[in-house]
Amino acid sequence: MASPSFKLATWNINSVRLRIGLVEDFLNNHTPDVLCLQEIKCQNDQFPLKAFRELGYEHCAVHGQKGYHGVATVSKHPLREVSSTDYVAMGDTRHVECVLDTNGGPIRVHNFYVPAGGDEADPVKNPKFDHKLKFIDEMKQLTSATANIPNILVGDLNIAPLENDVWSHKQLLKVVSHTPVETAGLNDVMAQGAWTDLIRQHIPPEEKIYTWWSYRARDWDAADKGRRLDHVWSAPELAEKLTDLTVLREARGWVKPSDHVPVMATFSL
DNA sequence: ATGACGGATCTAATCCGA
Repeated sequence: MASPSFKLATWNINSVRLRIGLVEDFLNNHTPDVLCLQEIKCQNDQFPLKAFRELGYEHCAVHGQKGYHGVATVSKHPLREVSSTDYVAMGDTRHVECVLDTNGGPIRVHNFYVPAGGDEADPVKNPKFDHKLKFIDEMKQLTSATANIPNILVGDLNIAPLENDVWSHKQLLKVVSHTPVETAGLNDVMAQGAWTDLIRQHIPPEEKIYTWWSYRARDWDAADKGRRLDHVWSAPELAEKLTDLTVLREARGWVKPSDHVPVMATFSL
């Protein structure tokens, strides 16, 4: 009997209401089992449930708020144990988790939107950077296996940890998202929780790979000054079962795009 | 020039993203 296939996608959509058409096209063309969205920028009752239901994504864990932030996990399969953790007790909406019962057994999926951290990389002068560092610190408690269920952690972590996760390591060392205190913090989260970085398992660290390009560039594709801010991590036993991983760069060139592109991971369970 | 764009908000200019 063939092993069941499981496909997960993550995408910072930068307003799910504005870009629901792009989301529908994406789901029709790539048919993941689960899609984790960040920056939905709407309240729970404004989330376009109907559009997802009509495409077969009948199970939605939505944790939104007015105007900013917000995460949602939509699935073809039932979701249970849905909960959110209020990291750094800010009362904002940056995490939602759930357990999916796949044909290959249960998987817990954490969906994160880590704070961007503002402009200045100094926690004393810049409260947003302080918030980001505290958020990362609290993530160190999270382990990749809970209650014998393997975990997946995805989302916009707003940190590009490796040299080839940014267009210029030297020029970005003092820029929030690639400073040593952030990259070391993220590496600690990964090491302490026994997480495997699936993008870098699939694409060697010698190769540049980005998931975000600024809106401000005149020509994002030609300049190609991107960063790898979006991540897919898993427990080691799931990492062994990864069969494919795609960073959908072309999505940055769609009409009225998000500044982030989807990342997809496929497993043979 | 990294790079001045683009989203939401009590529609106008302000906050936020990274």
